[in-house]
Amino acid sequence: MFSQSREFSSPVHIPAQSQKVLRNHPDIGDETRERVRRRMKELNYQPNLAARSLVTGKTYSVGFVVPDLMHPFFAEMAKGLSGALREHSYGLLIASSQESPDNEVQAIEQMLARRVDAVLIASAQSDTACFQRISERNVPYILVDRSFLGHAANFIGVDDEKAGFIATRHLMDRGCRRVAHIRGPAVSTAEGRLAGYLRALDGVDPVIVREDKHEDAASSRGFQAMVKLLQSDRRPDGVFCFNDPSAMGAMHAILESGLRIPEDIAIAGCGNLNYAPFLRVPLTSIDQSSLAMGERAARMALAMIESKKPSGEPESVLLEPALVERASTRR
Amino acid sequence: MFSQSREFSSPVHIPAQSQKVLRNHPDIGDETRERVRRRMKELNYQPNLAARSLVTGKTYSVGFVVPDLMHPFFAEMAKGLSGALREHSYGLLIASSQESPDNEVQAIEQMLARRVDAVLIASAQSDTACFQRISERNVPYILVDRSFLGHAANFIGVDDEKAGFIATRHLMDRGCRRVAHIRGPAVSTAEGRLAGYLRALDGVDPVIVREDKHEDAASSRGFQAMVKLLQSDRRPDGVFCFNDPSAMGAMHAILESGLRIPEDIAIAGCGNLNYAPFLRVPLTSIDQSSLAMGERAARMALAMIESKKPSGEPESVLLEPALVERASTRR
DNA sequence: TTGAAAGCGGTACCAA
DNA sequence: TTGGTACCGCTTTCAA
Repeated sequence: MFSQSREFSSPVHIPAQSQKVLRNHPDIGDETRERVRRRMKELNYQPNLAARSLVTGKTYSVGFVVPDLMHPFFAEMAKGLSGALREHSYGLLIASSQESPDNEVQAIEQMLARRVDAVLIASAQSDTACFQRISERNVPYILVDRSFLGHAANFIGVDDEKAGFIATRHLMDRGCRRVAHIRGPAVSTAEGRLAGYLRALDGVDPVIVREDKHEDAASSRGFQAMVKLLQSDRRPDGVFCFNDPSAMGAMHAILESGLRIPEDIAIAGCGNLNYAPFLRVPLTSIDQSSLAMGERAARMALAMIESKKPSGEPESVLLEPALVERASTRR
Repeated sequence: MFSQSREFSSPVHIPAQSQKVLRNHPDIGDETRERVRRRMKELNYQPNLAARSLVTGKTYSVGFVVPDLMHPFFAEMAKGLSGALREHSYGLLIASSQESPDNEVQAIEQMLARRVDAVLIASAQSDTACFQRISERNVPYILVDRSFLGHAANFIGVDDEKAGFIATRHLMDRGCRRVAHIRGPAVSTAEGRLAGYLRALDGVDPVIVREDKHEDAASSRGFQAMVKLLQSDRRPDGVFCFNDPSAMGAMHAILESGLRIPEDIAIAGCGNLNYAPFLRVPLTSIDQSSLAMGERAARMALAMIESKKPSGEPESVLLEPALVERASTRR
């Protein structure tokens, strides 16, 4: 029994007997159980998870490393994760790496030192070396959103190729004869959307622009890329932008030049920001169901933790992208 | 010395001597230090933080409970926190309560069970009972963004009264003769902005609308509130909305009714969403410097953890709101 | 069904 | 400067 004489926060000796009650162990008499329960309330007792971790080897927490928490996609995923994990009494450790590979490595190391039961990573790395370190430590990890060619790992994300295809095809269906693409940085999502764009073009001459002054926000990069497109001799009449912020920048450039959206140039983005309907021209975009991805990722992580399988076949989950049409392509 | 024969991940016996090296204890010979360092690298050794926590009583982590991670304000704060904490090798546990007081209490309990060294809370509670439980456990906590009247606690937030004052006064300076206010739910931020609005009015008849169908998003609540305002006999020519999403909804209602912004009705929001410049009419808003708030909150939390002061005078930090003028009030 | 005892991986203290 | 030892609070095992 807890010793009444001590302060709650100071060392309280709790015999094994009482501990069984905490964990609903079957070998306990009803009367004893009740007595212990009451005492727990009285003392406001809460088991020390660190001590439990030490012996079980589990921390009941998962880590989530993102390039930028401000990005609504990651924020929403985190929200989904948080909800799903809370239901299972798992904790969520988050680190925002600011798109810096160094910060990311440091964050991952910290997660490992904290012995999280699993790590989810939307990576800003250019190579896969640091994932090696995770698997060496036998910690299950899941790549999220961004994958790496030739690196077999558990992955959960959106079918970016399909997203690019759908968006581009949509522009063509709306009568665009010359669809350009403002592409993103060298990560798998941008590559996938580019590939989908090319497939949808089906042989027609592609027009691809890239603005990689990395210091700028995506929106201003989209702006600059669009300015280039407007200056070219054969102006496009439709543009698929690799994400919504770049689409916002592009729209800004178009409207500023006196052209109309979608009459002169139609625009489609990707990501379906929740503010997309309120933009200067409501933006057609590809929805990535980030909340669902968060929940899905949580389920996958929990399954990996439970199953304890050391390194079975890496699982890959691709969610279906869905087009949401708005005024920017409605013509 | 670490015993070479064992697997890294399996129990490795580490004598006290070697541990001193890890913690840069002074009582160590150079040669020994070097030898141990090398061996650490070889074994890829990482101290078990759970074990350390058990004896030190510290977890080197802080918890952050927010009503909604998707809200850019909280996302950005979290980002600021994450960066500042990473520099000090502290971990960040995040829980998104979805504005549900029950979820929030559960999240706080979990944080306490995990023995975080401090808790930051942007609370969705209507009363302060659950904070009581935190201080009973002697865990320092900081209220963030939202405070509670009559509840003395460490607090860090924006001077909401001033924000409301500045925004309203700005509308009046731009020639609005009848400034209305679309107010938010019964939390301190909304109350403060309302108070500032009233002070700026300086006796002029206030027009206050509220739409509290809680199930809807803030933007659609703003829309509904604006519809009411448009139907009234004396239509306002300026509206201060308690946050940016509600301002977006209000703008939508105005434009849909065929009126112009800002010529017929000027709009000011609060929060300065990073997408504010790209809205249908770029939105004048009050900036809350959420990133700085995150960093500031991290500093405050670390200071409280270090200082170990049990319950000195609660500290209250109020950041200055700053108006960012855009087209929605430029006339 | 109950309670005692060992040990998880660290830290802190003390004697050599 | 070094290494041995007693815990931290919990889980697990085993004998009563």
